Amino acid sequence: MLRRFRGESHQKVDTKGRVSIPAHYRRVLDAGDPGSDGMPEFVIVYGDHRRKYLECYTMEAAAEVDAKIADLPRGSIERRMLEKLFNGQSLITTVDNTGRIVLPAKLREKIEIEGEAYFIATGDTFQIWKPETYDEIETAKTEAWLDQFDEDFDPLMLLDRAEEARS
Amino acid sequence: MLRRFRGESHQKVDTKGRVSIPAHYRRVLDAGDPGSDGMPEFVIVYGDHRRKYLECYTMEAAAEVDAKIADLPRGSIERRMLEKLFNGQSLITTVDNTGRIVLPAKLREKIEIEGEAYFIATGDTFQIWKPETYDEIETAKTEAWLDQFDEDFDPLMLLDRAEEARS
DNA sequence: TTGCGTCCCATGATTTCCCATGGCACGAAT
DNA sequence: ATTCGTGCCATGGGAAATCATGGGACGCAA
Repeated sequence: MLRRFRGESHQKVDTKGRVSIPAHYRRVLDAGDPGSDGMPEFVIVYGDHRRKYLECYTMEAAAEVDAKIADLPRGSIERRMLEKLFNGQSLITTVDNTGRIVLPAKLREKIEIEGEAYFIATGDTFQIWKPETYDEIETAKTEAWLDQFDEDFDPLMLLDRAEEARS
Repeated sequence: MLRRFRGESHQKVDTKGRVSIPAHYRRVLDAGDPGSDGMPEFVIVYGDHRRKYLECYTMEAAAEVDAKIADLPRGSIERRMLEKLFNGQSLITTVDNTGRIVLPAKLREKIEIEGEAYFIATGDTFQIWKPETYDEIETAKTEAWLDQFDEDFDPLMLLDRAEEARS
């Protein structure tokens, strides 16, 4: 059974770009890169210039996406675009034995991080944001979305609704 | 499981045509040419006159393509064309012990490179472009493609969509 | 000779690795 | 409950290794 990322947290980013990966995520990364013996690798997708956060995949999750991309017709626009995005605009990194990774300067600039990073789990991936950006963009978006429902609406209701539609 | 190229980068091309292969790609090239002891060979396909970039294959990946070509009926037009393109319009090169290759003058002229080269991974191969060409051709294409979607559309969404359609 | 290609060496800038510290949590002992 | 130990965790600093890149010497070919 697949382990999932959970929780959110703030971590310091030092002048070398080093960031501690929340211990809890590390277990999931470990499980998603068998045989890495405590220093798992994982994939960071940073995407095009519009994307203001980093999306992190376990090796397993990345391989799964790669396989799906490889299923698309060779030469199709979709495949080319996805390869560019997922293979080109991404990088592989390793969690060192103190539990940290290095965010290259290029990535820090891209998402405008300095000093602190915000981690949030999103199921089988997790994201890294500049704390301020997350507050401005994502929180607003979530609230706007929730506002379309009743005061006491429970989003989990959507689960059953989607299930019904499928059957 | 096959290691895949990831990431993009800009490298200097000196007057002799020497270019550093990004360190990370070198590891994949190494893995794709067992027993080369740190100076792996790989295949550069430059293709016909219209192609404005170089496509690079590990020895393994090239062998795989060769095998597929060899499966085509001998003498068929498809096979002849593919042989010409993939075997003829390509060359083999070696990464030297400082991590560089030499792009022959002919290739530099073909893709109009001078001074700087842009490398981008595309899964089991990587490409070399003149930076300006890449910006003009590929970036424009990407933006046009992305524009058909919502502001916050995630292209990876297409993967699941394609999968559903298939089943 | 005038290039172009190959090999060897040099160097500054990153990037990685190794070791050290202080904090917080939890359980055991007082 | 208060104190003390043990262990993981987040974070810092400096040493060491790797990387990208430049220059010179030598040989071959037109």
